[in-house]
Amino acid sequence: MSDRLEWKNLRERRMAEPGAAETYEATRLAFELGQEVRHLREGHGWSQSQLARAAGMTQSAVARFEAGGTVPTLPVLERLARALDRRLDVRFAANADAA
Amino acid sequence: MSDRLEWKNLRERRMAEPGAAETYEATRLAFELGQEVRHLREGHGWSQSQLARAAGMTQSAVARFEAGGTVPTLPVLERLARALDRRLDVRFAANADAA
DNA sequence: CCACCTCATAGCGTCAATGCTATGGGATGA
DNA sequence: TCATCCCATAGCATTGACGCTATGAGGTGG
Repeated sequence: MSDRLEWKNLRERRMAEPGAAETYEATRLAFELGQEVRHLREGHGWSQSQLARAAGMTQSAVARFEAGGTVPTLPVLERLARALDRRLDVRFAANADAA
Repeated sequence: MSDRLEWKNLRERRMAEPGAAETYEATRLAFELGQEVRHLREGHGWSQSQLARAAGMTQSAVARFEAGGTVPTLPVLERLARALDRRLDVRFAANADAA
């Protein structure tokens, strides 16, 4: 169980890469979005397959995304938002000290 | 001037494609983000080259993005946000009737 | 024990975004 | 007129996200 190419490992490796604060942030953002979608999906009482169908993708794609296996693209986020009856909101917020 | 592969044409073509409401939305979102970045950049009094350097990319990439030539990825948005001293904010907002 | 559902992953082909270099045109100033 | 700066595009290679199929492990119910 050393170098299995699991998504989680991929993610952790990516976040551990040096000098790439943006990549780190993007990966973290992807992870958080994945969790949010999972919560929303469970809130609807849907299985990954059902959400997949509603969003025009496959169950494996949903699983990959929820696990934070890849950094999603805007079109995908848009489709998921629609399927979950949400509105995708992307913007450059003022940097109030920020974390 | 019929089939030149300009970004603007690409974008319009993409937005005109049938049956792809999500793609349409994503393309529109990309366009709006591009404009926002342009405003922020001008607010800083920076040239595309300066912003490019600050965000770790090239002037051509900035121009392409500002023109809405492509649907940007989260890592790129993240880098631009940092360079412009902003915080990238992505989330699934409640669909209050929405447009 | 078997059938079935849910979720996690692997593997692979395709496509599009990104990164880069190089132009070209429009201003502007020496 | 020439040197410069800014922005728009082209063209090309690389890379990573996505889509799909298939499999495997864990539950659950008959």
